[in-house]
Amino acid sequence: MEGSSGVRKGAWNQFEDDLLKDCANLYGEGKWHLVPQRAGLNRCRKSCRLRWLNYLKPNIKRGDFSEDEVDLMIRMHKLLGNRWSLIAGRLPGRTSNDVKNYWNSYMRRKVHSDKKEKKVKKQEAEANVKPHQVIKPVPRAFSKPTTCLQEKLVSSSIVGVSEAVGANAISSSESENWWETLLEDKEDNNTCFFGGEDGVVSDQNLISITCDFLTEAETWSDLLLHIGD
DNA sequence: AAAAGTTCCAACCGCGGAGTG
DNA sequence: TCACTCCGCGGTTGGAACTTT
Repeated sequence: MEGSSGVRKGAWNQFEDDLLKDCANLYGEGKWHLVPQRAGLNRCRKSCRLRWLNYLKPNIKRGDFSEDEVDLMIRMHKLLGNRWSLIAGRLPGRTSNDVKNYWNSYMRRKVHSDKKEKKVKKQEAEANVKPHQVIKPVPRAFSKPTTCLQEKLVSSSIVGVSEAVGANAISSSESENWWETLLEDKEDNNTCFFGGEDGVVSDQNLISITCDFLTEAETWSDLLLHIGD
């Protein structure tokens, strides 16, 4: 297991690990070009550094990623892209290699499951196709008339018509209006949309809002594009 | 039980940036 | 300014472990 330059390659054994640990304890981290000589290892400096950072370094967390860690990783990846070292920096005990490996297998799983899902949907769609099905356009109607419309409708005989059309439109369960949800948010959180309890937008709120937007945007540049729209 | 396929993870490789003479 | 060295990063690979057929 030796490369053309005479240095050992491949998997590390316990003896090599011990030598590297001793060296790191004695001289500290860094000066990697000196490490093979100091530790008495027949390995290149890069290999030593990698072994230390990804495996031997104290406080390295092993085992599965928690839900919180995965959630944070996804958010950070949306923000930063494949900046594994930066993402790992936000996940205590995790190395960039761990994060990268996890992400790659996570994405592979995701792509795989997406393909499966699409295939199933396609099959379902094909099974549901009926020959010569004619789809007629349906007139759209307000699920709930606006205040000004309501006034007009109440004072005229159009009410009956609107009810008839309404029955053909969105069901009552779907007719929840966005502003109603907005007010519910206010009640639930005891905060005003965009603002704090007093309705004033603090820096803290702004950061929180920005982060929420960024989870929807792919990258910072996407956010800028949205702003520009 | 065994072959084939898949997943996971440690390690390698090449590139670019920072520092230095 | 240029050339060189060192370091750190991200992409890729190899093979062990595990799962499926």
